[in-house]
Amino acid sequence: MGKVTIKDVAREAGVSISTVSNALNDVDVLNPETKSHVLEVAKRLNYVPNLNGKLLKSGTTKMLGFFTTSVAGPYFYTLVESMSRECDRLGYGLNVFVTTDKQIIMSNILGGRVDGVVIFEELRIDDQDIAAMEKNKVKAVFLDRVIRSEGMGSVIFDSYEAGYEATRYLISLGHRKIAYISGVDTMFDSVQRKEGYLAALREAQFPVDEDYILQGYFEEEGSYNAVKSFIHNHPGKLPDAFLAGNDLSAIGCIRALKSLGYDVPNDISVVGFDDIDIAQYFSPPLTTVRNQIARQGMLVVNHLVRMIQNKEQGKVEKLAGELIVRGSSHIKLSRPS
Amino acid sequence: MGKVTIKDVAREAGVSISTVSNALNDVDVLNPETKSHVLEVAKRLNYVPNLNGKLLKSGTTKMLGFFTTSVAGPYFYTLVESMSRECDRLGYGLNVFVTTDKQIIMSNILGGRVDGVVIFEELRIDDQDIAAMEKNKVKAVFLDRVIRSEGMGSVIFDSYEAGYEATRYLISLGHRKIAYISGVDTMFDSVQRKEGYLAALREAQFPVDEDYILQGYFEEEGSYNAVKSFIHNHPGKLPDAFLAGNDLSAIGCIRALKSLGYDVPNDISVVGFDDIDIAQYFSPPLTTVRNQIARQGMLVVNHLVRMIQNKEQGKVEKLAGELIVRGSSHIKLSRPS
DNA sequence: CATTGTGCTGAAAACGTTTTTATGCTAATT
DNA sequence: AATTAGCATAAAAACGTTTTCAGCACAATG
Repeated sequence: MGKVTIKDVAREAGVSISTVSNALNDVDVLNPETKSHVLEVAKRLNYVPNLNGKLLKSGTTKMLGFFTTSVAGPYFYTLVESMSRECDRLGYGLNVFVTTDKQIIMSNILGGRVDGVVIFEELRIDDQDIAAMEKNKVKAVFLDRVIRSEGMGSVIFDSYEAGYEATRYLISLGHRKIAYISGVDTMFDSVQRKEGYLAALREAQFPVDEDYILQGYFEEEGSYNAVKSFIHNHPGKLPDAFLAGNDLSAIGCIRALKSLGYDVPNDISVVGFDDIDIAQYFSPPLTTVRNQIARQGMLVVNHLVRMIQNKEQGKVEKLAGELIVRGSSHIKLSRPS
Repeated sequence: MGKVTIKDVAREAGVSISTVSNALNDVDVLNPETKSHVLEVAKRLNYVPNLNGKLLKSGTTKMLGFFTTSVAGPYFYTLVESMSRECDRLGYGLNVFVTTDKQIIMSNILGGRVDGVVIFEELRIDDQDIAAMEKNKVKAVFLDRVIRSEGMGSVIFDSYEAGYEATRYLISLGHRKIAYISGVDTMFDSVQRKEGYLAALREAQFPVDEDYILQGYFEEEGSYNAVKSFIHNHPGKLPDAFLAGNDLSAIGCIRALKSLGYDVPNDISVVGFDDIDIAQYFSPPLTTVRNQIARQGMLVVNHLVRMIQNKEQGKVEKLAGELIVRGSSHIKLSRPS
């Protein structure tokens, strides 16, 4: 009553195991009668090939791995959803590993359990790991991180451009004192958005005041606290607008402003990034730069599969954001004095 | 420059492959010097064991599989997040398969790539599949679906109880004409909620009017349309309250009511299920029955691992919901006539 | 009639591990 | 001195497949 193997099928059908294998894998060399007989027996015995044996021999898994620290939140699920859809379309399975354990990550990446991997940048895979991956000829595509290696590709959201455009938009509304609520400084996205913001300020020849750069850690709570304490500690430096590192930060920011009696957008404009699904339900609905997450997921899988199948080289693909104007931003009114 | 195998390490270190294996797996039988020498060589060669070979032999993977049709939305990501956290804690990896391809599903479940599986009920695994799983002694836990088989367990949200409690709550507010917006009739949850609703009505000795049961398909759009056309087609049968099959349906319902000029909750109360994160941000904030998703994820993994490690039998674990009262429900006021 | 080709099937090797068993050596026991 | 015990290592079997190659029967060719 243990697992039924190819041997059992062979014995039961009165043929050799190679014949069974050929029948199951549609190798066109068998007598049709033999083949159908074998298939019939296999079905009757409820035979399912053991994948480990299969893979060990063939070396290919038709599986892609996605390694990430988390799947929580709209960004991730949209990404995973679109990646798996594209995988399905291309005849691959998607395998999501949610872990921070470096050991597990590397042994799965290098251990030959998947044909290629997608790696989310926050997993800080270091140069040594990358060297090991190169040595083993692992096909990899990084999300939001640029790797200079021919075996590896990247698909990144152009956060610099997004930060730049969002800031220019706020300037076009007449705002001058624009504060930035930063995310996590070790993350590529966060840094790039800030750089874009700074570039737009410089271009408009506005002074850059370091005080106007707050730390919100990409979280609602962090942003809420940062805004409150900033306004408390810097009376007379009230900004015209806040550019928040992501939508959650924007929500935290708006809540803080409301709690202090300010009106968004009439007193102060707030703009976020990502366009998570809460954005449109929030009150006021959020103006934000949409990150085309689904498209990113599709591209990343597509690129990886091309690398695997056509031996294509890895390259860097950039994705532009899209400004979605909603209710949280408003043209600057001169205050009734 | 191909992959480096245990043989390469053995040759390089001048020992046999069994010695290498023993050194790597901490089998306490080797001369410490030999062991450290082997480890040193392995490290130098960047050796990583091939998982397929390893699994083929040992038969255990320390991996759990989660099979689902989708990971989109707050329900799923909360679930996956909590499952992977619990897996980490117990020394397992979690492997998420997002697919609807029955072939892929069954070959992965039965193919020995994971030690146990969690199956989301919407994948309609039929009796034949289950028989095959039983035959192969697959350890499985189903989410929101009850399987009567000793090898398999279930962790379910007690939707019947939730439907019952929510309805009683609405009755306690003074509502009499309570409509139900049904989900998908093939889903266990959906049916159970409706049964609970009906039971509460019967208990209160209210007449059950089939007209009051709409089809919203668990979607915002579906619910929106259902409510609009119901009110249009049944003048004079305006309900006091709507019990929606899930929060998205509740949101669709409220939008429909608003668009027709009704006020929620003053004219009509609306209650949903799940407490997705949008619920508290919506206006009005949703009264809903919270599904303790994170706890469900934890329990399901825990149960599965106990089944694997302690040969425990599968059983059915029920999780109670929790009524969260917010702004979308209100005590019934007699209309000014 | 002897050779060559063809169509089908079986035997055996291979994939990379772990695990069981065998071997050679030294030290301890009789 | 001969057996035994114990230790460290090597050899070989096993896991479940796929794939390569050999073999056999029979038909086709010269």
